[in-house]
Amino acid sequence: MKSQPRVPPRPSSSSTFFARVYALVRRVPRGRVVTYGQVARALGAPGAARTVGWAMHVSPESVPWHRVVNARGEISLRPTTGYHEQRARLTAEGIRFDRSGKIDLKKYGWKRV
DNA sequence: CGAATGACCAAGC
DNA sequence: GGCTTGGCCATTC
Repeated sequence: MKSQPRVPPRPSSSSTFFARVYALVRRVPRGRVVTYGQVARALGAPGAARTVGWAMHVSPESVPWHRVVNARGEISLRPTTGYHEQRARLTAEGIRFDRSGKIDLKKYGWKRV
């Protein structure tokens, strides 16, 4: 066993920023997506996109984490982490991917943030 | 408190 | 269009 890189942070202890991230992501309607940076800005932290990503990493099941993609409209996850699942969920909601595996944010991006 | 981590972002080549 | 570099921010040990 190798030493664990870092113990995954628990959302329970961080009920400030993470909680807001979850609250916002829960508002994202089905069939729509938002970007990490978009969420960060909506919360008043323009540069906290990475933190939002971390929040998603430990998000509870009640949060539609799959509706959060990167600024390019791509799934930020790696095939080994859950890319597969996210893409499947989004497809199930009617979102289409182009040949490069990108989503048209102009079309599916959630404008209300 | 210093150092490390992460599902990011924008700018350059 | 794809790879590299630097910067940002919140949280954890």
